[in-house]
Formats: sequence, structure tokens, C-alpha cells
Amino acid sequence: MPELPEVETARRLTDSHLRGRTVARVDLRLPKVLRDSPLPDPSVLVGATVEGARRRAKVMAIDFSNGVSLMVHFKLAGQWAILLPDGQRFVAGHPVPKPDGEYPHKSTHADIVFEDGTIVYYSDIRQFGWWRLMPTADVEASFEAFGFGPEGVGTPLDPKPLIATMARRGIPIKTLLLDQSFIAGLGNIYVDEVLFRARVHPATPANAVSREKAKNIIAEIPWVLEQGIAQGGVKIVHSIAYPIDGFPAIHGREGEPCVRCGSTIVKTKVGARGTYYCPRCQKLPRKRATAMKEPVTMS
DNA sequence: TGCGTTGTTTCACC
DNA sequence: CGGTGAAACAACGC
Repeated sequence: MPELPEVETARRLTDSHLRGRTVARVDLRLPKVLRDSPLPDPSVLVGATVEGARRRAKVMAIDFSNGVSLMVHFKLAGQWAILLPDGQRFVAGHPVPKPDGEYPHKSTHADIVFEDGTIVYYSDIRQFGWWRLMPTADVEASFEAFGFGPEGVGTPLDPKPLIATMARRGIPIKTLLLDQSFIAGLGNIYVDEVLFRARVHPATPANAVSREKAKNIIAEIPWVLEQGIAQGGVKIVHSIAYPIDGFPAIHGREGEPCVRCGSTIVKTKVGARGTYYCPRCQKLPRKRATAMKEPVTMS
């Protein structure tokens, strides 16, 4: 579930509540969390102080005073819970374990304990997420190696290259928007929101999206991601959305009324991903009177 | 109990 | 080699 807004929330919490704190110990109960790590021993962080956290796409990197950085990818179900000595807690990422529940949970695989008693609990019910430790000097190159496209939020998006790519790709627009090398940060939830707001059917071939709609899509990306960040990430449990102030408006709302036209929201599959859309607001462009059910292979 | 789940990678193929 | 789509993969809950 963690997409860009959830990771950005974790980053901000780390920046504001962990900066300046010194690591007393790291308890890694599930060693495979730290896999493919240039520095294999988590105790390298002991005695080091948090200097800050950054983010590229859905990856967070925490920089420490000893020249080491911790890179974290939350994948499907990672969660970052910070508990301060005074009992305050701040949670970002997946809603399981329950943010107000007991820690450590059975899926809490690592703790970073600080000298003042602050603890970060890292949980992941799917165990797909990972940590990597590396010299801070290598973080930029490591980010580069992912081949991410432009950030979907934070810096102005240049629509030109994006529109150009859309014009020559025949894959569903949703699939293209999920491609992190096209644009960085959208996942299955926020991409549905972008296409709903732009009124584009998610299975529309990218090169069949009109220029105007393409501009709309690109304009909606930062809006949707900012909205997600403002909410500290959205809550979706077992594919059911718990919207706040009407957001998310489409994802996880199968069978419920479209906030715009009242039509019943439909769930389908696009590129093997669960996809929600409004059948009235988001029409496939009619080239011919062609099929409308499944994505069609074009030769 | 097999299916659904998602971000990412890999593979076969044109 | 690039675009594409399908499949694989991680592990678990329901």
C-alpha cells in the first residue's frame, strides 16, 4: 500500500521526531529485511545520530552522522511507527498492525532504539519490504540506479516529455502511470484517483488519450499526491477505502456511488491490477464500436 | 484452500 | 534492442 504519500509521511515523521537522536541499538528479528545490503551489519548504526531523511519515488533514505545511510522500501505493507518516551506515537504506511495497538506486533521485524528511549518499530505483514545500509556517499548513485522518472510532486512537472511518451505507447494509460520510470510515486491507489479526476478510463491506450486529457492527467498527479500527503496517507484495509473528506474518491469504493454523478463504481482489472472507475465519468474513447470489457491486444 | 493482494523484476516473443 | 504482456515473486489473511 505505501505509495509516495505514505513514504513521504514516514520521511517527515523521521525528520521531525528522530533528527538529533542517537541510536542505542538495532534489533533485527527478521534478518532477511536487510538483504542485498552493501553494509550487512545493522550495528553499524549504534552510536550514530540521525541527521535527516530524504525520499526519491517510494524509497526513503535516512542519513546518520557516521556517514552511513539506511535506505527503506516499504513495498506492499511496510509500516513505520515512532514511539516517543512521553508516549506519543506517529505512524506511517500500512494500517496493519493497528497504529494505536501494541508494539512490537508479531509482524514487527525490526526496532531502532534510541538513547533517549525513542523507538522506531518497523512492521511488514507481507515481508516484501527491505532495508539497505550503505555509505551516505552512495545514496545518490543508488537512487539513480533505479531509473526513476520525474517526481510526481514537489518539483514542477514538465508535461512535454510525458505527453510525448504517452503518444507513442499503446499500453493502458494506467499501466504507463504505474511505471516508475515514466513518473515516480504513483501506485495502484493514487493512479485510480488521478484517472478518475481526469475523467479517463484506466484501460484507454496511452496513445488514444487526447492531448487535452493528457494535460489534465499530468495536472492531477501533483494534486492527488499532495492530497495524500496532507492526509498522512490514505486508509485502505482489505481493499475497502475509508475516505476522509471524500478522498480517496474512487479506489476501494466498488458498488458505492460516484461522488460526481452518482453512478455505481465498478471494479475491474487493468494490467492484472484491481482497478476502480466510474463507468459514466470515465469512458473509453470510441474509435470504433469496439469491445469494452478487457484490454485489447493491438497488433 | 486457493485466491487476492502490489511493486518490481524477469521472461518470452515479436 | 525496445516495446509488450504475461508471469513470477515475496508471504500472508481470509
